[in-house]
Amino acid sequence: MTAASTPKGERRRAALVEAAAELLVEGGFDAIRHRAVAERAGLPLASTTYYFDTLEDLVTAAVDHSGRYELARGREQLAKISTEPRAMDTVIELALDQLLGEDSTFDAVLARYERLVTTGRRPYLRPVVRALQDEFHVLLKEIFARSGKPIDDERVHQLVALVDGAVVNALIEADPDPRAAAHAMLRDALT
Amino acid sequence: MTAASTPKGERRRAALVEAAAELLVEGGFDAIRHRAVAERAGLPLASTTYYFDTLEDLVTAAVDHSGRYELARGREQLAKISTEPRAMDTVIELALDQLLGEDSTFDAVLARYERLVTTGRRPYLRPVVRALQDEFHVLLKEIFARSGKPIDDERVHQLVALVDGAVVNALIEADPDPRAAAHAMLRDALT
Amino acid sequence: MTAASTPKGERRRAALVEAAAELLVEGGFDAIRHRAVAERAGLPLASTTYYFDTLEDLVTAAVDHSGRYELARGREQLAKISTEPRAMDTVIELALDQLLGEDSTFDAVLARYERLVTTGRRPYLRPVVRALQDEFHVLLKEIFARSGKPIDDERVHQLVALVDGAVVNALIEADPDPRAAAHAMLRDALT
Amino acid sequence: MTAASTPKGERRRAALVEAAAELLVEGGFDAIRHRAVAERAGLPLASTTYYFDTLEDLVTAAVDHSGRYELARGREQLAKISTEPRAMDTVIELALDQLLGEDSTFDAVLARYERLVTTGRRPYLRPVVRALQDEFHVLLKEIFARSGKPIDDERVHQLVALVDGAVVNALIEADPDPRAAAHAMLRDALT
DNA sequence: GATGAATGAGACTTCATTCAT
DNA sequence: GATGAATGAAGTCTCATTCAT
Repeated sequence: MTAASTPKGERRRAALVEAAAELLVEGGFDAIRHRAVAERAGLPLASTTYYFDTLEDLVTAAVDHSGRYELARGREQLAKISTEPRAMDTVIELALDQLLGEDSTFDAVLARYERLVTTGRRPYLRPVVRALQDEFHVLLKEIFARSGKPIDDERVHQLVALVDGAVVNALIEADPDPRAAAHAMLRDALT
Repeated sequence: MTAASTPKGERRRAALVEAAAELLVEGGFDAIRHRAVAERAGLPLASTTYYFDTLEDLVTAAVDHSGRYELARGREQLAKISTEPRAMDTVIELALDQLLGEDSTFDAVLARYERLVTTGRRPYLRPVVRALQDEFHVLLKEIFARSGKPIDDERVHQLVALVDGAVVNALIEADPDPRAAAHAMLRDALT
Repeated sequence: MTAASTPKGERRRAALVEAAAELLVEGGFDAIRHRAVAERAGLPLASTTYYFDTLEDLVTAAVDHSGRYELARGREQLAKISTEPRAMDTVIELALDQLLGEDSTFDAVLARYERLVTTGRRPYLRPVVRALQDEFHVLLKEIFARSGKPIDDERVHQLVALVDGAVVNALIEADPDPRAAAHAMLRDALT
Repeated sequence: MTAASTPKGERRRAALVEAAAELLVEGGFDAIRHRAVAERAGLPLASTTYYFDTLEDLVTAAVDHSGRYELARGREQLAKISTEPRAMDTVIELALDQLLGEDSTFDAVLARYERLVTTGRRPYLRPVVRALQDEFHVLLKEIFARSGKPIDDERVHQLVALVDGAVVNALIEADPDPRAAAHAMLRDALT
């Protein structure tokens, strides 16, 4: 039984991951440092290397954790809505809840796209991020299906691309509002 | 008279910027370090802070430089083509030459999108990146105009979003081919 | 005719000294740096080493300049007062105007004592600081003489020591008021 | 458990403080540099920041350490002397042993006064230096009491001021002998 | 199992001074 | 005479990782 498989070990490991995930959103990938994570988690510095062999392992866990958390929130939201025809603007909002998060904080949205782009430099993240992305697509498809506007996989990819493209371009605006940009883009495409 | 106003000073300054720009493409923003830039440029370490007050200044110059270089290459390419109707696949290739670069190396494409996303954490890059982005849009519009398929600004934004979205999603694939993904996405949208 | 002996040279040299003297009061000896002096004087960096071979030369000039300036102000004040018997408290105030400056800003007072103490580590300042100190003693003696309370050289030394001792001990208080401390000390000794 | 709570940690921490204190006496506050302290202590450079978060912390510890050491030596000396009437010159020597140190090396005396004056620019030293100063005053009072010449607190302050004033003025002499100057000053005041 | 202690490598930046023009 | 250009040396501090206990 390794450290991380004891109840206490699991708990501490989770605390570290959660701390790292918070730092990820707040400060980007560079903000995940051993010291910072340990302090945020209220655990000894050495526990970070004890539970995660390298910083990359910790980063990976943090990415996975935030993604899973976002997905869980997305599923909760999905569970709350009925199956019925909806006005397009409503569907779009539901879709963006899935793709950008219900609150769509700037930092949170940014973190989602940093996740994608940084994977280009950190191949070790690929499996995790790919898996997450697939699940988001499933959820998005489901939103449209439940709203009386079923779409096929190809269309899913297209709409995701539109949202992602709109968002990354919005990131550089003086007063960035990625969600609004994505909304406008989707409306144009869907009406 | 600033440090770089003499011919020699200009040359050294340019060498540093070029070195930084290379590192940017090869290793991302984190690769721009005083030491690394100086070594690559074959100049003393202190020259980096002599020509650029802070590392941010150097990063900004590097981003601007790579962007301007890409734009220049885009304009060259544009200058070489005639105005005549073209098949859609050809237009798409020309468009991607503009948006991703003629060669579309993985690193080079990646760097273009890191540029966008990192601006979310580095507001000081905003003015530079925004200006670049605007010019790319102009070039893209021109490509379509010269190919007998004129498009309005709204459509430009939409096509750019599609490309950008396709690319950032392609970045996480096992064997990433962002250009191919973008091509497919554009073809779907344009035919 | 050297640079510093031309009218323009004299002017620039003086500007540098004045700038250095200001920095001395504001930030102590460590604040006298080539860059800082040049910027404050609005002159090119290299002018600092052009007019002063080493930083020590510039520091010496700055110390001399501030001291001379303080003496000049002391003499002005002396010139304004009549010769007549005065109440002890009044005499003390006049004496402190001489020894600490009429305004007795904390920084200004501090600088006077940094000047003394730092000379222990910077022998090159000795001649300048000694000369200044002698003149202050003369002025102090004069104050007493003109107030109907003549004192001999030994007494001058004693009173100066009392003031200096009171001041350096006041420097470490939570809310330092060196002048008040010196006043109290002198009153005790003189009544 | 802080870095220095183990016996070995304590020892290394102490070695650094001692090294810093030595440098302080030899070269003044500017001589306390990470590199210099580490080398003198025979420890790696990074140990300085491991045991002391900032250089200010190390400086503070060095000041406290030298002061405490001086006090301890003063108390030792005090413990060695009997309670009996003494000639004034003897009392003065004992007093100066307390205020300037038994050996009264120029550097050591200088360091005591740099400590006072530099506190004006380094408020973070205030608590430490004030506490030290208070204890020196207590010791001084005790010396006089044990020599059959008891003095009150006010007189303590006055005598301290006289000594301090005499010393800082002696610091600028060509061939400085602060202790002799202080002795003369005290004798004048006490006889 | 868990962690305090430790450190080599390297980060950004400052600065006094030199020198060619 | 005057100064822009340049740089070696050094400064403070951070960090991922290792290891003995």
